[in-house]
Amino acid sequence: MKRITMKDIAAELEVSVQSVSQALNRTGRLGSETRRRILNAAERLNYRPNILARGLRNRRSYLLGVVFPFLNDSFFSRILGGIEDSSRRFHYDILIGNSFIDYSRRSDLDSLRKAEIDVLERMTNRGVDGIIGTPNPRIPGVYEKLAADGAVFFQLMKRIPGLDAGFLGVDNVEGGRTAVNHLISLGHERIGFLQTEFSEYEEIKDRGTGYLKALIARGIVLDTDRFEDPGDLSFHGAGSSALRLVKRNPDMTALFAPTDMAALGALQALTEAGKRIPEELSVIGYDDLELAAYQVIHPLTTVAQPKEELGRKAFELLQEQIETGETRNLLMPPKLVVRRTTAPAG
Amino acid sequence: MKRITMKDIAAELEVSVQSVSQALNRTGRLGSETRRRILNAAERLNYRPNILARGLRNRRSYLLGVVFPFLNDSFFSRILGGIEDSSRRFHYDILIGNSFIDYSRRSDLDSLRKAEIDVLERMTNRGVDGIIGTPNPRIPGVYEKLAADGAVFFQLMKRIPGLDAGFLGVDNVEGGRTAVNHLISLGHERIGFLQTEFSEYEEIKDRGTGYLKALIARGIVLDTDRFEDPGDLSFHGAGSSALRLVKRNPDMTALFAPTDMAALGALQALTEAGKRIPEELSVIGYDDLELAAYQVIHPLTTVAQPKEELGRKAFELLQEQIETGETRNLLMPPKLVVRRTTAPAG
DNA sequence: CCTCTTTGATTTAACGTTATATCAAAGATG
DNA sequence: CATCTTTGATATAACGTTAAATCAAAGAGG
Repeated sequence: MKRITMKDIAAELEVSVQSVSQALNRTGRLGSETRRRILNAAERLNYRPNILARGLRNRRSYLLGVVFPFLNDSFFSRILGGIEDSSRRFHYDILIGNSFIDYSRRSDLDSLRKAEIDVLERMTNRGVDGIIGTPNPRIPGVYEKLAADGAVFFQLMKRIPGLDAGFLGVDNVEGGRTAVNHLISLGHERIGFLQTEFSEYEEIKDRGTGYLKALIARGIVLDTDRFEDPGDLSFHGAGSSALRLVKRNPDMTALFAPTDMAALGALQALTEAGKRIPEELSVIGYDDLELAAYQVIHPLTTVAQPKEELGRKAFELLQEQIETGETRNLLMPPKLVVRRTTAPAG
Repeated sequence: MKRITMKDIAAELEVSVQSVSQALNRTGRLGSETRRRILNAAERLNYRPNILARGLRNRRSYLLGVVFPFLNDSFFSRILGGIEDSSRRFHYDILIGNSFIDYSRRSDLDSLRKAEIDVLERMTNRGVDGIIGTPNPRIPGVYEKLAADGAVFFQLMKRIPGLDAGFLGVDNVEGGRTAVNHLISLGHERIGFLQTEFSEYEEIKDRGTGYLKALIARGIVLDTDRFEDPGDLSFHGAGSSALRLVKRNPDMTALFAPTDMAALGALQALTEAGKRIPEELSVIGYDDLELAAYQVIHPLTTVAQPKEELGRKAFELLQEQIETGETRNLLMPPKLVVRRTTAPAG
């Protein structure tokens, strides 16, 4: 069954195609009677505009690209939900792609770069008005050429140093500080931190900085080197780290794990080692994954990043950037979620 | 910076636009020397095809629509990842949308229908070649008109009765049977089931059917009415249900919760009520959410649905449908994942 | 009654591609 | 050498839409 075009409506009513266009878009000057007839016919024939054709003519696609390292990730998918939520209201559609960023430093950068460029090219070839993405800082020189392809780029969560593009992220230093301040306010002073061993995890480093700043601000004197353990922050890696820390610092009363996954790993390992939580040791995580809320024995105290909100905001900012050409950087405040893994120090 | 078009290349080399098209697409007959020059120039000038224009001309967009109830859901986002994975290989791009299906029967059907129609129309207006979606069976008459809009529709996970469209789902009866057979093979006979109170959760009903069939097949005589508790299957609802069941059936040794969320709720409530798991009561869930694997105290035994695989397969089937016009229905087998909440009956 | 403006509509051209038809020149055939 | 075929390229038209220009008729102003 063939789709109805403006031409069909025009033929039906014996008017020009242009009149149909004007009636439908309320542009130009058209007699109200003619307009009415055209709108009626459009309704009756079930006319649908061809956005491809419109985009071709107008050089404005009302299409948005969204590029994330992974799509099958609860964190990014919630952000995506937020973006969709906003963009729909403004009649933007979303083209998605994932860039397979692999932070585990395993895979060779060249193929990653190729994958990333490929996603972006496919999007610009479709004439997207703009792209929201989480770039891989280890692969420079990819996003620089986007502007040349006619698309506006907006960075979400991660940022390429020196790239002239908007950015939206979460203040990780502030987040680290928030977590540790919570522990301090419960009376803890000897607080451990699960550090990352990989330098490219800037977020983790920042949370560590927040940890240090919180301690200093409260005048707590601590051999922080002794209270940090650089590991890989995977579920199992964090478990080992936590055990090492406890062994090395028997007087430690609280632990800040900079990701929920690490926190869960630590909880697992510590519980199995006989530690009672939170009575003997308080643990705080970071991210507020769904995981955290439903932990049966230990609903996890954590710091939340406003995922949907991030998505919505990112869209707003991108839109603004499309409209005005001005780029803005913004940091949103993280939020503490107190659950059941933290308690006053005995 | 303006994008380079075929026209620009043609002007640069003083050949016709058509020759450029032929060189780039290897169609027609073009001298190898001319072709070489054109390809060179295209490379040098950084030419990128305009897919909008190509789609307009060819009436084939190589665009796919994906419509899920929610995007910010780990389950659907993993499926989406699978679809993206496949489609990329075939140079399809993906347009996403969410239909806000609210199974909680709260929101009025009319606005839901409007939202769902809106998503679909936006996609067909973009000329998508096909749409993969999880339709809302409570809103009939929405997808029927898709064909009239020139798009092929493929149903994933849920299906509209009587709709002439392909379908891919998971065999929930088989899944229920698998779960209960696992319990039976551990020696359990008095097995409880958390039933849903809402008739539109067909998946849950089916898992319940599998539960009954497994019992019958093994010749187990049980007052199943007494061992079922219809609740709302939310985390807290499932907790209450589980407690009621245990109270009503003190001799119950195992429980089948037809969703992981329900299983976690049950675990929480039961543990707090002093039940030792799995020593006193085995619990099995369904879905294999990330949640399940990392449950600190109780890594959850569960039945897994192959999410990425579902996405990939759905794409294959849709593509086939686009090519041949034939629709196919398929059920994929679920898979048992044994973790630590099930043990031999004492 | 003649010009000037306004109103309502149409014509033209263009967005970037590509299928089809056409055309000129070179090569093959008898 | 006249005709036929092949090769290499171009011209035309179309996909569906819309901005800009044009045009005809009606109404206003002197």
